[in-house]
Amino acid sequence: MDKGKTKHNTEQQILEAARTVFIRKGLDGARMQEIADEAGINKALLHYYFRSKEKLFNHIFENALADIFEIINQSIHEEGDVYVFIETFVDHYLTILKKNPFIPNFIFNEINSHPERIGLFSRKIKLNIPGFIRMTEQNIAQKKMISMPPEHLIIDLLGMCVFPYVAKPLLEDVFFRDHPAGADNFLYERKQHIIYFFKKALQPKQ
Amino acid sequence: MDKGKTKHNTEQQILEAARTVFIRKGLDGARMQEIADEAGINKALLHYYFRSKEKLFNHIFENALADIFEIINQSIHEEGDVYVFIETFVDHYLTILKKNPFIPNFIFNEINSHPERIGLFSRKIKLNIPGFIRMTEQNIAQKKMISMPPEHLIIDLLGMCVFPYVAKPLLEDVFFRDHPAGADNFLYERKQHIIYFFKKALQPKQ
DNA sequence: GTCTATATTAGGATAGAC
DNA sequence: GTCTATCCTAATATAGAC
Repeated sequence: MDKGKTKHNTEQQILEAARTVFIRKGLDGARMQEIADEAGINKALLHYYFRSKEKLFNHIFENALADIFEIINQSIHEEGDVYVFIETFVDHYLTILKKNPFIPNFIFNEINSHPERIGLFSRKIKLNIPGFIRMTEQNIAQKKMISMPPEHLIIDLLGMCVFPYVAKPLLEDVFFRDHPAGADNFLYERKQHIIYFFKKALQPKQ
Repeated sequence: MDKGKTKHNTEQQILEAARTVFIRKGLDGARMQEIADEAGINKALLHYYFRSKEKLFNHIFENALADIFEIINQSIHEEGDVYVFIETFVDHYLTILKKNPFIPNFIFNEINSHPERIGLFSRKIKLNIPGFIRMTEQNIAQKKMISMPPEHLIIDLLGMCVFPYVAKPLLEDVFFRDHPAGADNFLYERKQHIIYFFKKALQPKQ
């Protein structure tokens, strides 16, 4: 086994384990021992690769945020139909949320408890908001949708998609205590609901 | 100074300090020392009144959840117009969110990292979901609104109101970096936006 | 690069004086 | 009821053998 490959593998294992643990427990709740166990290695190795808990955490946080921003940016085409945008956005976003249901809560929690962290990353990772605004304003100008501030629209979309995942344990208790399959069914239906809901809300009055 | 009054005052001070600190930092991030400082008393007194960090935390968490549920329940009248419901609900909910912007994130984070805690409280504090469902179904039957599962509607409402607060530090950075007043202005406009948005989405086709 | 063993500090909790 | 001083464990971090 050559050095480079071994290093790469272990580093990768550590990052995956750290991701799992940090996302579930947050920076404060996570334990280096738990990450080591999850990675199947020794605690000391974590420090060998990443010096400190906080440095390791920063890797995970930055990547999590970059992944989300990337997905959102992929849906944005500056020229195009807003309803097409909404369909692809909701589809893509709900798909990664289904695969990573705890990421939003992880991100929101960390930016609320350590807001100073944001500035650090916002230089490297950017949401393509100008593109989204241009697209929205074009559609408004073409009378394809009613007039509204683009900022509200993107927040509406994000909130409608992400909220059920952030509040999931509460929803499961409140709505689906007696029929546990209900929650998954609900999330499955939700994609069509959201798309329909926005079309209805945005269509110009006839 | 009589015993009872002193006890009551200190206990109250502790609870307020604990609320402030726990809501910002969460269970794992909060420090007993910080709570003591905030309350202007000694660390040992915290244990005298509440035995352990977790017991103190449970008081705070339970009350925070109860307050939110209470506000939501107050808006629900089983007989009534869905549009009136939406207006009062959005109005009340956004008002307490403005006063307590960190509570939603606090609640969501704790229920995600300790889902077992929910069962404990859901016996004492209940959302009046059956009432909401009856109200919605009546309005649908009377053709006042389009047909949809009531569960989606309440999630839509909660998400649209609460999401900007949960994501606030991120929004401020992404949208309002150069004009900091923009975020407050945005949240102020948002009430009318949400009400308009739901009316438009729910109105029966003519 | 990886491990075992250990140092160090932080933080929740208690003892005991007042 | 409130304080100071202290205990004790858990958790990050490092030293050093292999």
